[in-house]
Amino acid sequence: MSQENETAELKRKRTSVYEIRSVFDKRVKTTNSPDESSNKQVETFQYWLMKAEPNSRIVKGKDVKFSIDDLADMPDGVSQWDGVRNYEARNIMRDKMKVKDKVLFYHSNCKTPGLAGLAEIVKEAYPDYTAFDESHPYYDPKSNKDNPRWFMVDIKFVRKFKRLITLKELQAHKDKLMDMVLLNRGRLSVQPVKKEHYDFILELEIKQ
DNA sequence: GCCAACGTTGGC
DNA sequence: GCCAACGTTGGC
Repeated sequence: MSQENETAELKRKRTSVYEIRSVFDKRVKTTNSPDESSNKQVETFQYWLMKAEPNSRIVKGKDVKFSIDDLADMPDGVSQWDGVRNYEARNIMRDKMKVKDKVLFYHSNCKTPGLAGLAEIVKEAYPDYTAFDESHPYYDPKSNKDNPRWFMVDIKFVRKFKRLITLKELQAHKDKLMDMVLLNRGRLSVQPVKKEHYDFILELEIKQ
């Protein structure tokens, strides 16, 4: 790697860490065994929330609808997550998401917005080629194969929630979820989720 | 590098 | 369909 590239690389990493450091769980944890000599560093996964629109909406002639059921219907339940054109969301996908990380699948821009199910990361970041295609709704002339601007990951369907956990309900639990990104940064479509929030939401699912 | 104008997101 | 919030663009 050239000196110049290395500097750019370091700068990029620093920026992305700064952006979301405050809501991160540690990826590597040390096991706490009685015999300290057998403590091990174990890799843990992280939690994310990704938004999709479950209703049909035509953008430049293409339907951008994608619901949890649509994900389940994909071959092996796997889909690329293309079309993200926001830098912060991109940085998370490109720099932070790892295979096995858990994803809360959120339905937005619909009658009852809320969390619809679970997915997980099965492929780490690679260039979003839909940005190269002039006829595609998410075409970006500033992105190209030699210097891709946008990235995507692949996610795999895990399960649908037993019921939709509505935004309204999450808002009603702001004692617990006050600093959840969803409730504070309405427009970020790919966002980190704290483990404590993730766990709380899974409990909410089976309550009431 | 500021900031007004503009475009998009997404709840309602 | 409205529109507030907010992210991006581009003139200066």
